[in-house]
Amino acid sequence: MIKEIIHTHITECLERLELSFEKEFSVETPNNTEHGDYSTNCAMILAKENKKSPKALADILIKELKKNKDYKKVELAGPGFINFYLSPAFFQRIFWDIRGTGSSFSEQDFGQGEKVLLEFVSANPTGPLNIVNARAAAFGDTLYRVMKRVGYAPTREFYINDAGNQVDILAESLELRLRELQGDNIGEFPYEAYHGEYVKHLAQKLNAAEGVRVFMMTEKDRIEHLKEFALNELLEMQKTSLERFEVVFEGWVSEKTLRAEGVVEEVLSYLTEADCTFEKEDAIWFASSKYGDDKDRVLMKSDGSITYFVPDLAYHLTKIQRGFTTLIDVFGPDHHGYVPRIKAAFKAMGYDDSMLEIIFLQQVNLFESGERVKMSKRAGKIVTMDDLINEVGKDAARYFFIARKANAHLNFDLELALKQNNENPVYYCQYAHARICSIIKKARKDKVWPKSFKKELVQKLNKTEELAIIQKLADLPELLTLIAVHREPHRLATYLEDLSAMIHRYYAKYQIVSPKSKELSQARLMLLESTKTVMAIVFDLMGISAPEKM
RNA sequence: GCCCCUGUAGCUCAGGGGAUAGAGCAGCGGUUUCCUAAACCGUUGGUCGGAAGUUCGAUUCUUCCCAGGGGCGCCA
Repeated sequence: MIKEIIHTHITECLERLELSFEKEFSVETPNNTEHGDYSTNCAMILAKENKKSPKALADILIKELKKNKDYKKVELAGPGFINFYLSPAFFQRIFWDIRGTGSSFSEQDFGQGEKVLLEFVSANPTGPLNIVNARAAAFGDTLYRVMKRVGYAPTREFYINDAGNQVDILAESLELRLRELQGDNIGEFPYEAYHGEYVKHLAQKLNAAEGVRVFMMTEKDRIEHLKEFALNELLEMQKTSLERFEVVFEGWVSEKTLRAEGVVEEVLSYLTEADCTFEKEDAIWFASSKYGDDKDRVLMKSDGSITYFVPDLAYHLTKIQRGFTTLIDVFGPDHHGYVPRIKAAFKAMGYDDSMLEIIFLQQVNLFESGERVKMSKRAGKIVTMDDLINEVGKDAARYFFIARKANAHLNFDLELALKQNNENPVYYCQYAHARICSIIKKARKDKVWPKSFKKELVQKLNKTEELAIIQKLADLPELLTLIAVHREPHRLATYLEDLSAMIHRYYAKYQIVSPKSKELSQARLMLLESTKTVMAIVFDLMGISAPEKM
């Protein structure tokens, strides 16, 4: 918000001086404090179009800028930077504005209600959710929360692949385990089947409930029955895991339902109309290579069944039909080869493929005692999302997932996530919040806490640390729009760590609740109370609890 | 072979067309009659993987190369 204010002011000055400003210039916070609170490159950027040297332009501009008393100092530096030093009064005024908005601070209309569909996790309902699913859940949910706060109209959806080949294999796996329980010799468990322990648990549950009755059905009925049972159970299991992770979806879209609604035929006919399908070797193909894919893709296999691609494409079409104008898919690292084909289909059917945006999460490696935890899906040896939540807790898990850039591999140190000291950023940040709460409690006890804070108190906030905290608080709205635009929730973690460090340092250096000066104490309490509100906002965006006490 | 991601301090990672590249941890040395020491302060540590190019200016953008990870099914 401060950058905007300065930017607007510079533009006003340029107008008054009848200078040209076609090219875009920026207002930034310099990484060196000796370069002011804010700086702009506008004199360098606009020099050419005004036929002046950067320094000459800066000189003229600075003279005009200086008329504003919000600046303590405006100076020319380096090759033509203009550095701004803001007056305490300016920060104090900003702070009072922030206080006025309370817990709705940083809510904006930036997204202008654009309908955005966020699809994430979308795991196969053939087993428990894994670590990458957990990462996707944390990432997608936090992106959702941020986008919502800055004025988009986002929706979270989970696509359930409850039809197709993998589900058949699941049913077969369950049948084998069931027969095993009933004493049949099933021989060696097939390589392709699901080896996880959870299949045995499902078999036990079904055996207890229905026993041999399952095998009195016709084979066709039995397979359907086993599928339905397994899918329901596993989906419930996944939903429970997500609930524990505090991730909620507005929509659960079933592939089976989509197929029943006939959208598959619809998609096939669209593609046929677009004249980009052909028959080869008894299969029906999509000529995706005409639209940028590196090879053509099968739509209908030679056995008459369709590939995963078709209903998934149909699902994407329903997103468009429901009025979403931005479709964001969060994928695991193993799906990037899938993108050209779905984008090709968008183009073939006459849709703008740029509305579909795919974010790839890279893999997660777990480390314990410095050793990588080896997992094998085939052998059913995986660390599940539930294991992780049990082990390190929801807060730490979400934090570590969000803190890392999406497109970077994530080394998850289980021991670090468990540590309750300054090595662990989660506790570092939560402790800063708890600390503020405890100070406030003390102030109430000591009767220093006022019924309401008077505006004049802001003038007492003039220490470097206090102004820096105010500046940090003021950064939040802009940060959130950046996160929303660039889909980079990891920046929340950096922000939170910075703010927490400022609070810990401030606490160590100054006594907040001091009997010597009630007014000064109240001014500082007011600052901390607002910081607490901002921290709570950020914690909430990350889906992490903001403890009052630790 | 082709495609995607990554390469910044001993470790885990931020940052980003500009002015002296940051944090945490680890290492070393300190801080508690006082609101939680789950904290704070000081200090050591870098040819930003390599080479060219674009630019007034590149660690940031482009290309190539090297290294690590992942993906290349009529699986999903």
